[in-house]
Amino acid sequence: MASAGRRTSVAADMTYDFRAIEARWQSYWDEHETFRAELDPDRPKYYVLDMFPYPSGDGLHVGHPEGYTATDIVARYKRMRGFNVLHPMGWDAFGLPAEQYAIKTGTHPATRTAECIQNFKRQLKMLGFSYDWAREIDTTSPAYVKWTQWIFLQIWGSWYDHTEGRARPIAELPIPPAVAAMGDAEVNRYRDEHRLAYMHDAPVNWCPTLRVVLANEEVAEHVEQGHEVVRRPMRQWMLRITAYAERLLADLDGLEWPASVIEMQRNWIGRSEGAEVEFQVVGIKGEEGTLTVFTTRPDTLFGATYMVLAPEHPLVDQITTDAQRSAVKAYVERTAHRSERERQAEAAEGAKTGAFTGAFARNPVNGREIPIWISDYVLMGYGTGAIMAVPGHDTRDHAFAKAMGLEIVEVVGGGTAPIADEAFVGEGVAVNSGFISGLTTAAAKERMIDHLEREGIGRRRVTYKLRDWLFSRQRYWGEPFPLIHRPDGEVAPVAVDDLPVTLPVIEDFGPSESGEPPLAKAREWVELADGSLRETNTMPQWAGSCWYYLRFMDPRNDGAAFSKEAADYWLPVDLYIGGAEHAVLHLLYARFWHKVLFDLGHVSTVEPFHKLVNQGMILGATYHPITPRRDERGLPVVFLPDQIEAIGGDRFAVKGSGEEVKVQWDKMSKSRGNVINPDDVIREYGADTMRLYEMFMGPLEQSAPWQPEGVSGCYRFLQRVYRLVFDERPEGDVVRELAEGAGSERQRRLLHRTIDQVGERIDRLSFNTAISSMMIFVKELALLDEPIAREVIGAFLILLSPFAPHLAEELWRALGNPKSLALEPWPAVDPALLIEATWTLVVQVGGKKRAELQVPQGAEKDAVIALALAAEDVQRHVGDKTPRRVIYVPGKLVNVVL
RNA sequence: GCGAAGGUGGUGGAAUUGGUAGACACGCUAGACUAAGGAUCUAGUGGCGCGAGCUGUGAGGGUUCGAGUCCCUCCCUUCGCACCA
Repeated sequence: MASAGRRTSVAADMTYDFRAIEARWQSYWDEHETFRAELDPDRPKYYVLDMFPYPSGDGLHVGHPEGYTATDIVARYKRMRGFNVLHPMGWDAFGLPAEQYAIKTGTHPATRTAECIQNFKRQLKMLGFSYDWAREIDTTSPAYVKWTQWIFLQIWGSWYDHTEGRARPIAELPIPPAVAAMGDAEVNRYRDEHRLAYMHDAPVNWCPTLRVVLANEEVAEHVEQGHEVVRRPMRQWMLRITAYAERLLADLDGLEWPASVIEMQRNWIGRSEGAEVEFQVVGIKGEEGTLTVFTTRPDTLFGATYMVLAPEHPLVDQITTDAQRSAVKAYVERTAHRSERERQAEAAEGAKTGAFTGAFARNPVNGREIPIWISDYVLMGYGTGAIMAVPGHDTRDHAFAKAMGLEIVEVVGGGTAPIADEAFVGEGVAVNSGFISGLTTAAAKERMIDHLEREGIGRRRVTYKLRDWLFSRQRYWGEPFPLIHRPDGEVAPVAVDDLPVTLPVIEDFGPSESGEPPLAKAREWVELADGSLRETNTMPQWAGSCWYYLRFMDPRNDGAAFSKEAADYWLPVDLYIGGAEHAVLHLLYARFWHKVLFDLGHVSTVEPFHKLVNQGMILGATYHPITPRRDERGLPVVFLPDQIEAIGGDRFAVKGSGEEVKVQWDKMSKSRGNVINPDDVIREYGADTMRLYEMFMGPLEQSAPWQPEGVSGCYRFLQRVYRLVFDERPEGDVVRELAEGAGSERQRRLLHRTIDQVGERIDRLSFNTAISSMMIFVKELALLDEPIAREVIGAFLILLSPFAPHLAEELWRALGNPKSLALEPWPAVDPALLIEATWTLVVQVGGKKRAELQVPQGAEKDAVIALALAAEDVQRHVGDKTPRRVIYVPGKLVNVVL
């Protein structure tokens, strides 16, 4: 008991028995399958989805339920609005923690995962979310893995037809006659090279600590955690996401997503427009000596005074002169051995290193011979791995030219500083540039590209930062690839009827140092009777989350991943809520898979998630001495909330010593010790209070601190609601006498205003202000001091029920309703009741508010102005002066300008 | 450096389109009920001023009868990207 011995809680003297009430309604919903969703073409659908959790060993923290409560409110609201709501939950259960746990303890990851799922599910159930639990899925279950593998085979079985702009079955790939003539093996090879899933032998990001290959997207996160990541050549499975770069970018336009996420995806895809230009290496004739570069500034071609190749560029070896060979070799090796971290640190400083190859190339527009260098500031993975360097108009080239003493030429006029001191990267007018001199940057680009294309030495080109997705992992706890390597080297798919390929039972889950996956050790599993070998890599954790929203539509289908009928009905996801940490990876990968499935005719929307919202973080408190100090072990002194008491305002002191400390709000994390456990909150206040508080804290998208006093405020509100219906007596609570019928006009006006506001605010996901409306309702209802009408309180309970469903159900039943209110219709607003008999007129004199008057509805402009001018508070400021002007805003104000 | 979001009382936050700044809640103050209150209820609560009033939404300027909201300049915070040619 976390709170033993403490009596800080308002709920200590529990006035309504939330424990019994919440347990009762949770089992009622279970037994009656209240939230069961069935496909029904006659009703409008609404698909509201949470980012499903990884069931970690730590269980839920209060951050999880924030998004889940928001979606639950929307789900419950939409049901009452007549929508057929799909609101599912499941488990993204493959992943490193269970595997690390297995390596440490020997417990099979499946066992551990099952335990964690059970705990998560228990916690979610306690919060009363209206999930259709019959649709629960677990990405690690064979029934799910089967279809993850099936989708992989769809991708593997496709190629991208750039002419038609879509993926097509590999069987439809045109085979060039020259390839066909070379026989079946060559045809197969040709096909394999064009598949959307292909094997690639290239340097990959290898993490020696974890013994795993990482996707480019994952490197930063691991480096941040202090893991070393090195480049190392390995044969890996790649997914051809780059084929979709343009569509992934263009289709962002139709989405209702946060600007920041759209922007991050745009940056990640990184489209740039420019041109390819061919340079000829002096002394090497023909294609062999052609260096192609990509530039976004073809207008600066006359200013290209040298070239730079990435150290890994294939031509480096060929063009290096004997005199420079040792220097070049040394630099190439140095680059290969440096970690990503060292390289990035150097980049941040702007320091430039490199080596001269001894070779020269000819600038195709002015014929000048320019030196060819190598440097790691040119990346093999972007563009062509080679650049033309224009030090006058590129900061990096400028720094390199300065460091190496290379020539700097001005070819764009308009800079302020001398070109020798600073590169001018802005737009201007071309100078010293032959046939484009005098043209503005935009025009010069066009003219240059025309020229290059006419001469056949370059072309217009669009490049993307996005790289293909490294899809294989040397891990045990993931989906095995459903592929077989034949003795002749051919790769074959596992037949659909033989899916899923399940994981073998093994003892040692650890990957080897060499990077060989743990599955390779299961010889009996790997080796097939005909001498074929199974693929031993597994898929990354993203695989399961790439399509779980599709499986939810038809989760028990044995014959397909999902039916076409279900997909046509439920897609797209109307509202998707989750953390901002998935802004790029998960959302980009899922969109990619969705588009492949679209191309192959399995889904009929181009995008999976229509509206996306990122919930903010809930921050936890730690307390620090006013002047920081360290304890005897050298660690900073930190106090946790239960060691602290408030001493007025926002000041805090340590209990016992009385030392004043300051509060600090951070993302909750186990290591900081500032985590709030939902179990404790629910035990003390109940799930309804917890849900209400999390929504009342502030806008959903915004981060906010967890303040225990705020929780009790919400609890007090629910108590007041309880007392609207129940009279608390020592011998037991009894239902109050309620007025029959629709209620007094005052009550109905109050109610309808509240109905109007709450509905509109839920639509806007402005839950904190919706709750505020309900608080005002309860307060004003009490002030009316008249018996409350049954219909009024009943309608209010419906408004309350998305937020505090247990209490709403309980009170609904107490009013004599036999059935759950979950499927009651949302009350209709009577517009007539929203119009008051009078409205409040604000009178300003010279823009300052001077009076407030009640004006009858429908009063004429002149009458209102006369009334305003006659008011005493107005007269005092106007006096005998004649107003120069009177502004009249109907229904709002009168402003008298003197 | 580039990009995005944001800066409103002691605190979390309200204020759809320019029209009462600070709703609602916490905290605080006073009172009621009480054996008691850390329960409950009532009232008050941006700052300055006895008051009429003045002042106030990161800073400065502008547009307007009127600006938290629009425009310009700047400062700060958070997040993302960062040798991408």
